[in-house]
Amino acid sequence: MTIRPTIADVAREAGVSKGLVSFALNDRPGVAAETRDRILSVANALGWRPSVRARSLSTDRSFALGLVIARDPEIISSDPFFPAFIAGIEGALAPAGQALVVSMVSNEEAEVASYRQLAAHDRVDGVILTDLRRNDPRIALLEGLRLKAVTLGHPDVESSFPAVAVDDGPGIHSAVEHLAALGHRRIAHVAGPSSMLHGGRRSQSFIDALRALGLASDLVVETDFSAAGGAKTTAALLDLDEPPTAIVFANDLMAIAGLGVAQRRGLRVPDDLSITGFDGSDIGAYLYPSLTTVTTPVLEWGRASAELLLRSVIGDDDVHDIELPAAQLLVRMSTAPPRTIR
Amino acid sequence: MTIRPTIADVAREAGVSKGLVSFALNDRPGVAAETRDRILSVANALGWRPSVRARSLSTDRSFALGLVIARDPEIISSDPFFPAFIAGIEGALAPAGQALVVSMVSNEEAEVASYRQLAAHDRVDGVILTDLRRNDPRIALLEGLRLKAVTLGHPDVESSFPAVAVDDGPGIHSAVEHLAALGHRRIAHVAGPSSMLHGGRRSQSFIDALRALGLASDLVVETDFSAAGGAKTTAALLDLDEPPTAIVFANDLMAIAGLGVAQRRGLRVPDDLSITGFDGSDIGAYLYPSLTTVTTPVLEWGRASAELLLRSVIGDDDVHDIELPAAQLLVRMSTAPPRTIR
DNA sequence: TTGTACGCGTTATCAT
DNA sequence: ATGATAACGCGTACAA
Repeated sequence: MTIRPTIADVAREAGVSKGLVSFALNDRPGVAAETRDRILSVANALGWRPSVRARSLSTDRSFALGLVIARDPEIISSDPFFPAFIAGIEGALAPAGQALVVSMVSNEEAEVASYRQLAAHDRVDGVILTDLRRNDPRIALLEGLRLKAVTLGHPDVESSFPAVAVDDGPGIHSAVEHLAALGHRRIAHVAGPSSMLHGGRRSQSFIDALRALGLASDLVVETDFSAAGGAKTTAALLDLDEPPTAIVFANDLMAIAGLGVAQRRGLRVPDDLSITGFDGSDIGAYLYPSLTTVTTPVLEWGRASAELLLRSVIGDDDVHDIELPAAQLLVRMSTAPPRTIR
Repeated sequence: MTIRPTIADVAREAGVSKGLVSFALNDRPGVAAETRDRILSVANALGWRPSVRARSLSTDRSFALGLVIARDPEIISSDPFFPAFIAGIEGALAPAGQALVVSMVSNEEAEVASYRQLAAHDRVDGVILTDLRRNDPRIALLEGLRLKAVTLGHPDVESSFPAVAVDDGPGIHSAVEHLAALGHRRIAHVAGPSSMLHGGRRSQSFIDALRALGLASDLVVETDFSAAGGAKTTAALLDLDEPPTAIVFANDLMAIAGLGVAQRRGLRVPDDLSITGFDGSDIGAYLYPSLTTVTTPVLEWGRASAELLLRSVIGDDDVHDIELPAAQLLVRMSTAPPRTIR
């Protein structure tokens, strides 16, 4: 039963004052080199570690970052983004001695309550804002709460927070060009909600890409990123008098559900229908046919976000937006020339 | 710019001492009812909230629980368990004003380091121990670290921690009986690692179920719960001189990969091969064919674990093991009579 | 370099 | 029984 040594123990043992110990341990000037060494060796010998709690109280910092995940309970288990993203965050936090506080909620009301709670309880120094929405109220909320933050992507409202962005555009463009090169002319898009910035951005990229190729872009259907939504929307597209020969889905989950719908109808993918996803989930590689998709550097996104937020928290001047490598097309087996030109 | 009121402000305003305010706010005896009311109304009027940081320092509690997730980077994104489990935990923690600290690591070394870090930094009062292993060293580690804990399932070593268990057995039994009732006689099992308790338990249940039916149980192959492992193992089974007509997978991820392998070989599921999974992931419902699987009450598991751990942390006497409703078979479309008897 | 006040609740000790 | 006082936990900051 060894009681944990405090800074006072170190001071006594080294024959100096508490304050000087603090200076020595934080590498601050004003300590004679010799004294500093003595203090450090005593601290080491005693096995002294700073108390995060005491430091929190006196420095008004939590040494932790927060992540509030708002997801429909139905999607939450199948979303490949957050586990990888959290792993990325961890890569930046653990070496820095910081912790990650995670909150998972299922609706916007609970989401706001969660941010308020994190702030009221001083749980975190800053939060990572994901799934940016149009006119996102959370930005003003967080500013009001005096939390630091970084946003994943650039918000469409005035924001005092730095952004870490990955451009979806090139990936969607590549997907469309890939399909067009295979001979597809009637290409549909199953989009995420336009109320979400990345949902809207992906469908805009889709439309731009089609226009650039001189193709019609009337087959854009919006739904909610869920498997159920993807299935329903795919069914509706296939019910059209002139159904598409290829569908670009805004995420893998909807693409997988769409694949199931097509197969259930006896269509062969990719022969009768080509399909592309978005996310680059591993599971897509094991489906039959394996899913052509667009990959994003999720792990790196998490790491970079956490690092930037950490710098922002300590008041680093060098805090500015970061642009990560863009999303990239990963061609697998769910795309092929349309039946008509085979 | 309103500065947050402290307990001293309340005391001054109410004309009493700091200590008495604390007693009143914590519902402790020794405060006149009248005085108590006055103090509470002043606190209320001032909008006073206790500082978690100060409380942490003086009570030696963190008011937070920890969850260390150790997963191969490749599986991490496709595992449906943790997002739902965390959502369940959240359901118990948020109302109690507690936070959840999550750490995600990719190997055992980092896992141990993570627990040590949580303890050394006093980040959490207790942790939820998932994925119990044979002779799990983490139990002794946590006891040594003086962290409270609950285990998911019953460990095979001496443990001072309460357990929250879900019996996998009935689900596996039902799956086997379901397949046998359909006419299958040659049923294989793609198991998780036997070094993991639930991996071993599921395969033992599988063997027991087959024996009870008087069927041979020689087709048990162990792999690692990953899609890659599931695919490889399925391929090996299908390569046998006398391949199985049905495969019971120990989780959905492997089942989905196995489904892909079968289909890639031109086998039709369920006509040529029946497949069952384990987890009850939503995505399984959208595949073609939809996946017959075994569901576990994951959300409830998270909630119950967090509640129990919280009680353990505050020293509640009423802390004992909890048995949740057992896993249940969910029949969908990936199982059918074998071709031989159609 | 040192001494000491400070941050903010909790709790043990004392006085009435 | 009711309330006040002061020590405590542990670093940090600032005057001396």
